[in-house]
Amino acid sequence: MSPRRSAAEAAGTRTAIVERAVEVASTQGLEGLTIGRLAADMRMSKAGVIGHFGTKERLQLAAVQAALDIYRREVWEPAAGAQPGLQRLRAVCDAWISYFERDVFPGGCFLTAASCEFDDREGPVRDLVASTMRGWLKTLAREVRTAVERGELPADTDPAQVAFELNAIAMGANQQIRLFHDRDGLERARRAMGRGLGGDY
Amino acid sequence: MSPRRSAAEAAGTRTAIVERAVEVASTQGLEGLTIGRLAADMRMSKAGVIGHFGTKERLQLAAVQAALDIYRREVWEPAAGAQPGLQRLRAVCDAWISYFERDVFPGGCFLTAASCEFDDREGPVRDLVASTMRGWLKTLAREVRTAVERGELPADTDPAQVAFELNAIAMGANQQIRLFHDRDGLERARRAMGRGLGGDY
DNA sequence: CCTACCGATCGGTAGG
DNA sequence: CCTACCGATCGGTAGG
Repeated sequence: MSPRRSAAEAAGTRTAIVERAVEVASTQGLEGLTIGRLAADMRMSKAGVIGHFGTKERLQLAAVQAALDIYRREVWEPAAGAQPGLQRLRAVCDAWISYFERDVFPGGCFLTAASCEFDDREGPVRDLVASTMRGWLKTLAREVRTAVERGELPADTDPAQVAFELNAIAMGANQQIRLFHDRDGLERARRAMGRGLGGDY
Repeated sequence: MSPRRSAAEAAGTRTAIVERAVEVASTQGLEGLTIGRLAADMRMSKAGVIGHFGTKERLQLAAVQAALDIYRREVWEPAAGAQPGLQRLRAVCDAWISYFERDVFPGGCFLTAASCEFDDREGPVRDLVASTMRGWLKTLAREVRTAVERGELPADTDPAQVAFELNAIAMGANQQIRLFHDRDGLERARRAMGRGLGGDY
């Protein structure tokens, strides 16, 4: 029925598979993601799906990478144009809240879910999730440092501490929304983030 | 080889199975928990294991209940004797940090993991996890309210907001420890909780 | 990209 | 509490 495709067509198919994989994994987890189910969703054979990746682990890695791209586009880029320091930090928080508000992933924050799922394992998936999360915390801390240097935050502010707190609040908001279906968690997160960024947020 | 046991022996076996199930689920997740693996760990047959519960779902529910008991014993009870209000709140936070410090569950906070795993599903397991989490947040909020009434926290303090923030910080600490193997997360959490409880913590 | 197949494991049951 | 078994599904491969 479906003959071999051109390289361009194959790349498009691969992209479509990864997109679906991200959606499924955000609700079912990266292990709950199965090749058989993905094949059914894509109306392909299992061999057709796995042929693009080789192993399930490489499919999982591709899904994490794709989720990271979405994260960058939805949370970082909307704030990238703001002035470095406190203004950009506030823009990031706004984009972050908005990202939760718009349910960018059908199953909530992909990275939080992947972190919880893989935090006790070993291997490349865990390593990628950890380094991605670490990179995000460093990005936040760098922005806090800039804000301190600019005199926008108190001189004794600990950038890594603020980054930790902002990220924890985001995880808390994700839980309120997903586990309790409580959208008020967004307003709670906004207030909590504001307290961490000088109170006049 | 192993004949039928007395009711007391059967209850002991069941307790031992649930204990092991909690350990496995804290690292592998409640779905990653399989009857076959549990049977091998217990040196029993699969039928012997599942006979105590009927279905995997009821085994999962038993594991969540058992985890809740551990939570109560490790985090709540050490603080229950403290004076209601800010003192008890601080005692709870100390016990909470200590619970992370001592790695009470081999795979980190059971409830955080269960929340991430089931927050997009439906059914009794999700409902039990959600109501347990809700109960914990209410317990925290009640204590904050008492502290406000006693004049130990500012009158305009929002108890539910403080409960949300304390819980979010705990999730952040859990991530630092499990995903990054960074024990400094405990000190970060201590400082962050202190800021939420009046700064002079 | 397909069909056809592999061994392993899943949750669960029958019957003792 | 066991043995023996069920159908379903898992990740993955061979060969085209």
